[in-house]
Amino acid sequence: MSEAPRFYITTAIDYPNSRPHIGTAFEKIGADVQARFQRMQGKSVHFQMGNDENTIKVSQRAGELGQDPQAYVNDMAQQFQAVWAALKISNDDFIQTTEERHRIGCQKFIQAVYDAGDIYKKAYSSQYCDGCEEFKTERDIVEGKCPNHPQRTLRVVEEENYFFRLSAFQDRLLALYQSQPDFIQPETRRNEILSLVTTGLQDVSISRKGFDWGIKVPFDPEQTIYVWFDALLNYITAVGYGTDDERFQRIWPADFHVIGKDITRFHCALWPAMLMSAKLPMPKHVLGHGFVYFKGAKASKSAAEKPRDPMDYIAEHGAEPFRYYFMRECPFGGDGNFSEERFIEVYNADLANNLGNLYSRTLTMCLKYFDGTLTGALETDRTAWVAECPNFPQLVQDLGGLVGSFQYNVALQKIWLEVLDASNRYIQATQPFRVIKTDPDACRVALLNVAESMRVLAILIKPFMPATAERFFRAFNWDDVQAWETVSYADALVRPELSEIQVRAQISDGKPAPLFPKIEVEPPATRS
RNA sequence: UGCGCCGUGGAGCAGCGGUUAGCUCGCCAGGCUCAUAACCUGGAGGUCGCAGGUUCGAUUCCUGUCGGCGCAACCA
Repeated sequence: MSEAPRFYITTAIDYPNSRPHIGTAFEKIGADVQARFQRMQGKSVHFQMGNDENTIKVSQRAGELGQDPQAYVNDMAQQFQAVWAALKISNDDFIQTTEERHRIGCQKFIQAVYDAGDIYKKAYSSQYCDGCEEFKTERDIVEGKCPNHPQRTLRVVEEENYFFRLSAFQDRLLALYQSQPDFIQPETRRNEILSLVTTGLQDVSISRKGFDWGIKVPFDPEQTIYVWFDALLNYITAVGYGTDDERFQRIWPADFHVIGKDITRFHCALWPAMLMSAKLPMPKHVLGHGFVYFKGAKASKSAAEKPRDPMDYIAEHGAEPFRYYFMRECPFGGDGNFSEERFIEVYNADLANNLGNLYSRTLTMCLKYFDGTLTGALETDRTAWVAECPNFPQLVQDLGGLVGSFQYNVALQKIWLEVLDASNRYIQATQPFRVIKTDPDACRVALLNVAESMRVLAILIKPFMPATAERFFRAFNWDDVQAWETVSYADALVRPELSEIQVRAQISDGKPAPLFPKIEVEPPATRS
């Protein structure tokens, strides 16, 4: 039996120091779009997310709140997952690094690297800030003081830690980048890593002494595994490394690690080196996405603009516009901006006036003129609308390529410009609202064609706005002959054999409810 | 200081060695009336930060410069 090709995609795991913010949401949405797209293409997708809990700061934070660390991280994990669920993130799994499966895999891994001879013990001496409870590097220190605690004096603390021999992997890493040219994406990130690794790598400290919280080094219980040697491993422990080898063999390696550009070095240099040492296969791609910045607040009443909880926007306008905004406005590989004004502008222009309006006008005409049932669909040429959309098959193929390569903003612009606008132009050209009076048949044919364009749109936007896409699709009875759950991009080209098209959308007072009610910026003109 | 990014019509962004520099919003004029005052057509508006260089030709490549910004080993 032939198995569906596998596709394993991960996001970075997050520190649960505070609630998820808009920037982390950007990463999850971008990965989710890819996961959904790959599922549409028939892949057997595993989409992995999680929280990074074995950090000193987490236990400190719990202490501040007077909570047990485990209870604290469990609660945070619930909160994170609630946000991701509200954003319709379709992850298949969510790992907490305090879970047993992670601890077991982690210890197995570090033991393997130790046995391979790539871990050694070394005395580490550095300035230590009691305020931060952290070692400070030369660069951190300003005028001999910790910038966070200028009143305190730094003291030199010496400690024995384990180090990973990262420096020894320079040649092997460069060979990796050579043999897998698209390992690091996008190009600018690749160039950065290339120069970093070419310049030379230092060994990294991978353990700390004297902390209760965290995973013990198996060959030295006095030491706790520190940050990256713990966090990165979630990508393999989550899929069975150390606990379910059969599953691990099946799913690993990852097709994509989707991460923020600031941590590309850990994923592109440290991580592959770790895997090489443990003799595990390399992931196929690492994608370092850009950041989302908040546009400086305009000199208006809303003075101090600070990152709002993503939940605020989701609750106000729905998850789908939120997803659309980021995917359309922020090139995934580069940086983007968020501002409320821009959000409203994009929402009104693209969603309310275009997408939502097409939905309303089409359904209304079908109901008004034909009672919602258009017969004789098989006899008509339901390709005419494509005349407004030249080279349609090529377009669909291009779109698949764009989405598959994370060029979401380009893909969405193309869909709007070349499919949605074409649909509106088609209505203008055929004027069903006018010919209904003189030639009802011409009107019927025109509406059948618009219904078809809506089906196409539904498929094309499915990875980005799953719920909206489904409403578009189910606005008519396409589901009778084509299962929504299994449509692929290629199905956009296939016009289902359906003899009669019926409106199935929710109707109240003879009208479909607006999909995206326009956001009014101006206060009501006169209030008297 | 090191690394990287940006500077394109009023605003926000695309673009990229070569026909009339695109898109969204805003503005102006017209059309239409099915629709969420929406949709369609047309228009005004840019010497593509500045100065050099490479080239038959640069917004697009190189150098310098001014201005804005991000990152810098454990914050997406």
